[in-house]
Amino acid sequence: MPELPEVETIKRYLNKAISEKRIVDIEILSKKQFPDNPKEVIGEKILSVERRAKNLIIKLSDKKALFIHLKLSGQLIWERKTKIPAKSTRVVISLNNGKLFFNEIRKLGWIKILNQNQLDLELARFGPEPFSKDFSTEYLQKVFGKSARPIKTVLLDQEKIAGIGNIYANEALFEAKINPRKPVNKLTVREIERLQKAILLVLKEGIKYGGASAADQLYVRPDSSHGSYQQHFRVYQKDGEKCQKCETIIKRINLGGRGTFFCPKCQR
DNA sequence: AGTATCCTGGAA
DNA sequence: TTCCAGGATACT
Repeated sequence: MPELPEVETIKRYLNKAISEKRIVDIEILSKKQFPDNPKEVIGEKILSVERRAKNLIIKLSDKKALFIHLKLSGQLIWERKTKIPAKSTRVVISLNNGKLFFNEIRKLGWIKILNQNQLDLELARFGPEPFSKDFSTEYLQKVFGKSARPIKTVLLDQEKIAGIGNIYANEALFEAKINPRKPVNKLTVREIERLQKAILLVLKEGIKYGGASAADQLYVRPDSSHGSYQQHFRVYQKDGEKCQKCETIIKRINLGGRGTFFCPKCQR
C-alpha cells in the first residue's frame, strides 16, 4: 500500500520514536517475512530511520541495517506499552522503550538484514528521489527517450523514478493533464515540465496529510491513526464520479494490470 | 511489452 | 463465487 508519502510519514514518526534505542529481542511469527537470523542484530543500537524509494531503512550501529518493504499491506505499529500481537503480526521487534509490530495481512512485505555493501547494491537500483536535484525535466526527457511505454507504466518503474505508486501516478497525471496511455516518447517538453511539477505537488500533498488511507484503510501511521490524503483524491478510485474541473465522468481502465483512473476530457 | 505469481480478505 | 487491492519480480 504505501508509496513515498506514506513511507516518509512512517519514517518521520519512527525516527522520533526509536532512534538511539536498542534492539532487545526479535520474535518471528512468519519466517518468510523475516528470513535472516535475528541474532545478528539483537543488542544493536538504532542510529536512524531512513527512506529510499518505498523502502524503510533502520540503520544500526555496526553498519548493518534492517531493510523493510511494506509492499501492499504492511504496517509498522509502535507501542510503548505491552500489547498482544494482532492476527496479521508477522514480526515483533522489542526495543528498550517499546515494541515495533510488523503487521502484514498479505504476507508480501519483508524485513531483511543487510550489511553496508548489500544495502548499497540494493539502493543503486533505484532512480532519483523526486525531492532531489537529480529529478529534473532534463532527466525525465533523457529516461523517457525513445520508449513507447505508456507514461503511467513508466511512472511506476522504480528504476526510473523512486517512490511513485498507483495513487500518486494517477493523481500526478491528472494534475499534469496527461493521458495515462500516452507513450512517453510522445510527450512534449511542456508536458514533461507539467508532469515534473505535478509529481512534486501531489507527493508534497500526500506527506502534508500524513499519507493516504484509501478505501480498505490498510495504511496506518505507527500510532495506528489514518492518513487523510484520500479526502483529496482527484481521480484515484473515483470512476463514475464527476471530474472536479470539467464534470466529465472519471473513467477507469486497466494499464499494466493496475487500475488506472483519469478524466477523458482533461487528459487527452 | 504483457501476464502470472506471491498472499489474504473485503466487497460486489 | 468472482473480482479487486497503495508492489515488485520472474516468466513468456
